[in-house]
Amino acid sequence: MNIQNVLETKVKEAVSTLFKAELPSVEFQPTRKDFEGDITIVVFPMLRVVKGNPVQIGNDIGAYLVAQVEEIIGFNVIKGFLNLVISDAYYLADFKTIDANTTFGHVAPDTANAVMVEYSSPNTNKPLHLGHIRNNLLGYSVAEILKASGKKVYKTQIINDRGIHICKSMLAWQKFGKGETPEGAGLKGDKLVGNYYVAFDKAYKEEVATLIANGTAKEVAEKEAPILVEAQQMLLKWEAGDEDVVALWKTMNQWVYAGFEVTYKNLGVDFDTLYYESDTYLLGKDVVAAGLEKGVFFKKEDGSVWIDLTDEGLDEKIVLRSDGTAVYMTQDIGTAIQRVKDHPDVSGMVYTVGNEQDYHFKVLFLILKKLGFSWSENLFHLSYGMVDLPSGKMKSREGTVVDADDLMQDMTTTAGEISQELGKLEDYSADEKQDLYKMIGLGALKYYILKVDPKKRILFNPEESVDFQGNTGPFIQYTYARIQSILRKADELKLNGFDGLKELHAKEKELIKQLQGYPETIQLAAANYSPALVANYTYDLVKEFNSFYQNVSILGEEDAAKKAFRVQLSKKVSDVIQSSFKLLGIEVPQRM
RNA sequence: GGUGGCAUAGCUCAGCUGGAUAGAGCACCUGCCUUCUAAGCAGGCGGUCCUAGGUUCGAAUCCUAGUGCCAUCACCA
Repeated sequence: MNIQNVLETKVKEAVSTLFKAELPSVEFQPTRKDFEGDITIVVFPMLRVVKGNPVQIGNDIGAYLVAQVEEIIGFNVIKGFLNLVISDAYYLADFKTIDANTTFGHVAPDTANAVMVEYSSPNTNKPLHLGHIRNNLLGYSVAEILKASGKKVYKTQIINDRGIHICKSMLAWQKFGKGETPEGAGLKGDKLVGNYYVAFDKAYKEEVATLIANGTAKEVAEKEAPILVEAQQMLLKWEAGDEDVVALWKTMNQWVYAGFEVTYKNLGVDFDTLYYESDTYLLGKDVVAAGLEKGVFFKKEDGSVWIDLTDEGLDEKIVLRSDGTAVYMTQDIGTAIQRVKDHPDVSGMVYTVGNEQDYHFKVLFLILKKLGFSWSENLFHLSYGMVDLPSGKMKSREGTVVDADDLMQDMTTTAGEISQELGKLEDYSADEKQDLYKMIGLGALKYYILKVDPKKRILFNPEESVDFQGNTGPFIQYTYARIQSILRKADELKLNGFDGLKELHAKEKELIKQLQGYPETIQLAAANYSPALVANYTYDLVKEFNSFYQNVSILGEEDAAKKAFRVQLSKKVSDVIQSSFKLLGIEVPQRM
């Protein structure tokens, strides 16, 4: 029983009885802290159907509600705002309901309709960096939030394991590598391969410079540099299935996968199903052929195939080259269809890809819609802003990237330094400490990134370390740890229940109100694909708890029922912290 | 140039379908550890919500125009 639903009915009833008017809807908002009351009804919108003085109308409705609704025990009207005071009994009863619900906030999954969430999808020619971290955290968290909101979810990624960029790393390794291996070099496989990608670029630039110095035009030099031509030939060999090239490709990709595996594990993300571009890059051509017959696409004189999207305010877009080879769009069409074939219960997909590809996905979704797939109605591009450095964009080839592994390590180290300064964990073993530092460091990093609206660009300054105080992951983890400390002590006290409790402290009431908002927050976050809403909700909850904690004695309370209630309230708060942080992929510690 | 996104305190960000005096954190300044963990709490300072119009009883929020930053508009990925 939701009090707001009851009130909505009763307010409409009041307006009907008192003013003989039909109210289409009632506008609620939480009462501001400066005024007395718990829920506020805005009177202004009613003036459309009820003529009169808003204050008088508010007073009449308030009196009606107090008389008719047991939970309403008082009211006041300020300007056009009707502030209702709700009884402690209601909040206590509602807390009991919430407390008894072990999956509070979560909705059981609708197994008939699944949604596939794609994220990460890296190229296999270089290590993951901070940009990938944002992508991974967002995709993972949105997947978890969708699950909690009642969706069946498949997490997936498409590994971009083929193409010219991969051949560049391979060729550079062949030329300069002298048989170097990750084991031999003591390097993570992705790092090693990334080094050769950089080496290729260096050699390429040198060749271009030499050509230009010898009188070749810049455009020509950039196209004809021997090492680039060689890489292109290697790609052709790969496509033709050349044994040596394919063997090298497999070897180097394995190195990269092993490296990624470590990074993903440290980041705490996972996938249910994987796609490889090398398997899917030929998909889509037959769909284009079929779409051509249906008239969705048209063919130009040179044989290339296009779609005309000018009616939608977009341009014409190519889907097949004149030589019959696929472009990225073709692959994406084919891959989407393949995914539904592989997972017939999928009725929607989420693509976690940076906002530089907004146009691409707009077109892709339109094409799939025009091709008539039912699930094309439920495609969403989880578009996010770039992570930039004070110096500008991160560029792998120029080495101006913040490496994912390094960053996680730095965060862990910083967490360790702060923790040691505070010196609260002297009895922890070295391993326990290390696990905790990692938990806190990653908590700081993940929260820092996820609390920001995905649409917004993030400016990351490596010089200024991510905060550990205020609106941060560690602050929330700390609150959780504090509650665990109380619960450990409370265990020994053998507390009884709090059935006899009649009254609430103002801070307790605020906490219950905050808890009540959790289910709605999950739904809202799912509808908006926004972990930031979960992060901000958790912060508000924790802030409220800390105020309670520092103003009200819990274990020191004499009244047994009050004490038991406060312990239980604290426990539920910590449960929700743990639950919401899980949606963000952040762990919570027993102590810190 | 066309299209899309963003613009709120010195800095980093909240602000739900339009509602009361626009909120947090960091930084700066005051208090609070013989009491459940001070990574905390209580308080202070700090705002032309990019600009100009419009809609409305009411606009940071919606509409229009403009400014700034970013992205995108390839038989590239």
